[in-house]
Amino acid sequence: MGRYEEILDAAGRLFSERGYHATSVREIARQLDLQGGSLYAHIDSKEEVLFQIVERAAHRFSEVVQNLPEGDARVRVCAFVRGHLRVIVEELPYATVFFHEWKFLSEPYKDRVRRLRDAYETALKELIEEGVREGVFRVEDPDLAAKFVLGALNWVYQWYRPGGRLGPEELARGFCPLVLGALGGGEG
Amino acid sequence: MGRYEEILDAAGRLFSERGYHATSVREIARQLDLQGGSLYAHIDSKEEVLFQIVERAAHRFSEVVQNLPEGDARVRVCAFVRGHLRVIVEELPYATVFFHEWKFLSEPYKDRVRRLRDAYETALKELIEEGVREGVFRVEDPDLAAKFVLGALNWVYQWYRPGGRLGPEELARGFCPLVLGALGGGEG
Amino acid sequence: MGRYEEILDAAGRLFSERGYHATSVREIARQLDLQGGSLYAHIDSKEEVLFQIVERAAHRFSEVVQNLPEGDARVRVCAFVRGHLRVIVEELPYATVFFHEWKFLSEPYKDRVRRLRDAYETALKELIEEGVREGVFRVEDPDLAAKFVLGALNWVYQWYRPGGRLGPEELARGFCPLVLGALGGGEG
Amino acid sequence: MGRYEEILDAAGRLFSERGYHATSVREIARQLDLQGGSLYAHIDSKEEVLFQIVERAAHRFSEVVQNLPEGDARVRVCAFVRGHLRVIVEELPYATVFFHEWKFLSEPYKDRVRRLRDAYETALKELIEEGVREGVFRVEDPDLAAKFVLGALNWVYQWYRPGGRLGPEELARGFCPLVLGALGGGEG
DNA sequence: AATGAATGAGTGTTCATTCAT
DNA sequence: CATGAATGAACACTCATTCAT
Repeated sequence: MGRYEEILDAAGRLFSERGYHATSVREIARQLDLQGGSLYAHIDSKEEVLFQIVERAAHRFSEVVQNLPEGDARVRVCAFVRGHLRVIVEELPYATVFFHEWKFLSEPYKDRVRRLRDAYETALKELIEEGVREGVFRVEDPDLAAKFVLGALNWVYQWYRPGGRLGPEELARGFCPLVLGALGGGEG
Repeated sequence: MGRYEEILDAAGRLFSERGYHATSVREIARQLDLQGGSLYAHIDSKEEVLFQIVERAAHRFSEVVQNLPEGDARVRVCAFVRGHLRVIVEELPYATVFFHEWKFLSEPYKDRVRRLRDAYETALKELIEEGVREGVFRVEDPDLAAKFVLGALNWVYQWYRPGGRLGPEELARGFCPLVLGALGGGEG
Repeated sequence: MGRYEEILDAAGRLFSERGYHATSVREIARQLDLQGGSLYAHIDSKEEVLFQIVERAAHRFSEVVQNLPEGDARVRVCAFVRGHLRVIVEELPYATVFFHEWKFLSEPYKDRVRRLRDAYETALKELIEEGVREGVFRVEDPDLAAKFVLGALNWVYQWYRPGGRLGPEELARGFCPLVLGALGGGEG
Repeated sequence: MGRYEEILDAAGRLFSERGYHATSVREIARQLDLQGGSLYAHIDSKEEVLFQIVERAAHRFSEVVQNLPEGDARVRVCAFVRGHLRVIVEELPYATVFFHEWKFLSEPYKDRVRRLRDAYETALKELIEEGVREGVFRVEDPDLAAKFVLGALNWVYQWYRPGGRLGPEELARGFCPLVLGALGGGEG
């Protein structure tokens, strides 16, 4: 792992624990046994670090939606749930920063992130609409349903801690039927 | 509305938009046409303001769970959903701060908030367990289901804006079947 | 005791314990169960309070030198020692402020205090010179001797606490021979 | 002289002239042509600066008592007087701060200083007791006598200014007989 | 007399960032 | 690459003082 990635990782951990504004550049540096100013040989600004973390998390999430298997909508939604949760669990700090701190990006960046998020939500909504067309889901408002499901999944970063009661696999196995049930595709 | 409530409201709006650490005391004061230091005739510290906001939001949420109607678990869960969403929608800034910024409270306060949150989640879990015992819900892991539902509901603060496509009533009407479906009590 | 004297007393106690600059007007007010601003119905400024305290202490000291008994220089010096120590002991807070905080007065006041101190020291020096002329003291540099004696006496405020090992009377009885010895008039 | 010592010196001068609380960090910085915040690259807090000054003064004084010559108690007391006065005169700002401002240290530090002062006073008291045992001093209350002598010496910081009527050597020559006289060891 | 709210300047301290070495 | 010193703006908070009530 290069120096740059080390910086992103240290910053990701700190941003996720204390928030972007409550984390000083010096603290990030100290994690790498550097002086505060020394980071600037590697980065241009604190905001760049935030943006890179958010971007990388966004990229991991977008892979989920790009690699869904063929199959009926129930299979595809479950794969989405599993993939989405895997990103959250495997990249807990990055995902936390992605959900919490993207607002602090300034405008050229913030809008870019907003569009990525919207596209992701839209992909889920379309997945749900497919299921409705296929007759396996019964959903009145697919947009609302997509927000509902994403909320349920995203909230996981609030309480999931590695080494807890549920491993990542059990988590996905537990969530899949809940999601399918919500979409009216529970059994049939 | 007394001066103190005005302060909490202005602070709540700013904290919810920019976050606690990115909001300066001077900015809160400016909203009330005051000098920065003048706030301290009314408050003891910035943290006190955060705590009061969080506490009041917590209180609003706890009322929801205390005023559930009699009836079968489906009715009660739907009332919970409706009540919970109403607090989020009516107190959007306070609720946002409650979800996002409580972590920045220092220890005597933070723990108190944590316990309120846990109690609230437990109440929902027990509601779900009731439904399972009554035979109206089919849920494998009530704890996980409670976290799932709460996540789906709480996430609303991320996208809900007054004057948007859905009013608070439609929001609740849309969410209720999604929640019941997730809990396996969709149509029985 | 009028309100004004209550204020001086409370301020004297606080100034002597924490120093002038470390004592806020609000703290003085709180001792009298008042709000900070309410003091200004009685005083013009914080500095006025300091000046009054210093002035009153100076007045008490100047009485000592004005009321010396007739007699030989040894008797008069001992009366000076006794009187000076009595002021320190009886007015410990005022005396402490007089020694410590007069420097913080601004110029019209500060110079006035300086002159009072100088006059007081000069009086002691002349007392010593009398004794030399009378042949009861043997002192090379009466000015230095006066400073020596005053220092020894004044320092008492640093360690004297009411209720300690020595009462005010024993203190004077202990100091008198030390002073006379220093002036070469110990036993004759 | 390193930057840190420059800071202590500038602070020592200002603290001694205006007092600790009336000296702002910005003023100390200005003496070194720095911005206020820049000091914090060198120090942790304003209080640390005060503590270092007090500690260094205390160290200089303690050397006096450790380096007394052999000889009878009169010789030793005079060496003490000479050494003590030399520290005051040579380190006038530090000594002034040591006498005046140590009270503003907060508790872990303050107690440490208190103990150093007490130990120093005890050393002088024991010196006086030696002299009594040797028969060269006649003193009723050695503890009081030690306080008397220390007060007389310490007070020098109140009026001594370099370039005044008396140089440091004459000062010591003038004080020695006064001290010996006070202790009843004047001539014999 | 006293209050309570307000001011405007100031406090010690932290911050992201720069730069000569 | 990294340091250590520096900047200048900002921070939360305190202060002596004012003033309408």
